Amino acid sequence: MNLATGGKAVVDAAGPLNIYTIGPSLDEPDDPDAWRRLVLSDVLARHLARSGAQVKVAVGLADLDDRTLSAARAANLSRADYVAGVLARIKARAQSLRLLPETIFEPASASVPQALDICRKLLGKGQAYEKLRSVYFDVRRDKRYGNMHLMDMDKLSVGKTVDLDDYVKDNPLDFTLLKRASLQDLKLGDVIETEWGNVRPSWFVQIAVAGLSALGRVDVLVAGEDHQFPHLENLRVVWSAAGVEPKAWLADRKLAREEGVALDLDALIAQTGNAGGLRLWLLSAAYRKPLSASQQSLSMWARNWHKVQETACGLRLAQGAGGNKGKDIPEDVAQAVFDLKAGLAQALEDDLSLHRYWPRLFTFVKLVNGWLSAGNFPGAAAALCLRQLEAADAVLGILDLSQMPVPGGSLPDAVRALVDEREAARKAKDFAASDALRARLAASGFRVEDTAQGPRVYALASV
RNA sequence: GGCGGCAUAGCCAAGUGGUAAGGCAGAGGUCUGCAAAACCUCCAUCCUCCGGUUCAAAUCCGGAUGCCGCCUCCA
Repeated sequence: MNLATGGKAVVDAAGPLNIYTIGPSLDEPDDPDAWRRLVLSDVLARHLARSGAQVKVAVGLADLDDRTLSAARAANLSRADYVAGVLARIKARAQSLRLLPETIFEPASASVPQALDICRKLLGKGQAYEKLRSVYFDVRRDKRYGNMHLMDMDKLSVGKTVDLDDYVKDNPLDFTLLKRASLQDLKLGDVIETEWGNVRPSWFVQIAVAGLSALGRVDVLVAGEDHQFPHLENLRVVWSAAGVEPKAWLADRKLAREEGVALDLDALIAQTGNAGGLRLWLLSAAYRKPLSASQQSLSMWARNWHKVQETACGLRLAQGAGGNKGKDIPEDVAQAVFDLKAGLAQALEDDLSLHRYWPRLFTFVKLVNGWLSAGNFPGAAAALCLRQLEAADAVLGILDLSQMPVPGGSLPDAVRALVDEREAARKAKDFAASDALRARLAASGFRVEDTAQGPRVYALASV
């Protein structure tokens, strides 16, 4: 696993492990860059949990910052009402994107007293100072500040583009802990009364404290490219005051946007087909490289998703169907299953490099499709392949298990009768009748596809 | 202007010294009532450009060009 401090971090999966991700800004809850990050940390959490760790995952949401306030005001809502709405929306989205249900979404407003405590502590230690009713962190009081290899502090040209006279900070690198409230904040009641006056906690304090409040301790932080500096340094410093030192810091890259491609999440889901397709696409490239959001790239991953899903469907039917005499697994099947399993483990363990797993998956899919279409695939072998695919999916969460074909034996009698009738019509080359029966099946909520191994029946997604 | 990152086929993308994975698109074939798939074959003498190191470089070094991020709001 890569560490933002330059090297690799080895995370011990033996004990409890807390993963914290910086969530979307509340004025832009559908930000696809944020969701790429959330899906990545979800996969990390699933993987570590399967490796035996006791994993807790939380997503930090800054709901007291200027962006949230101005979004609420633009929507003509109180801050609390606006936040409640957005939070509900984010949670619904998380569910539809199959984030682990135990993922905690932690708004900063839930832990204001802790935020103030940390500020008092920093002031008490002399690491922070008050000026004109705002509280700032003094970066010169932290020897390690700037050591994260994110930015060479000596080369930072401080004040190059800033008129230093506009700052009340002692040093331009110092960052705000508590910001004095504006008159408008005061009027709308979006302030916190403290010994320093009416203030609001800064983004850094909000995110830092939300993490502590949700998890108690942060072991792995998943951030975005544009959080790298100074956000990560600032979080580190605040956490350090609370005695918390994350072991690993990850930062993923943003989407590579293309002219004319809509990047709101719903449009992306439509283009990648469904939630599983979106997850697959979000995970398709190395997280430390930009993810191409071009039309071609999206449709490519939609097709790739479909291919994997189809293979899972084929296996589902083949595992029960005929040819299951003998428990012998052909050697090439055992090898393919082993390769798939090893490929995933290797990819996950080496810096979550799933981009190196996809070729293995496609190889597996192609092999399986070959066996499947040859028609003499032993049921036990199909079952083994399917089990491995499902094991992989427990980490990846890309397959749509609700869209699996229904084995003939499990269909309602009436539906099965229609399917049989349609097969008879097809045999008799009465295609008009066959198409009519397909329409009747659709009306009963089923979709039929013909394959060399007989008709494949799916339950249509319930609307 | 400063700092950092990236540059591989029409597109996406692996590959950090030993002679270019994989996918999408495309071409041809098999299968096919329709629909949807699937299977087989082909598709980069070359990795942005220029110079250097080496027996050997897409991979290392120097330079050029282009793109992205940060250094400015949020903070």
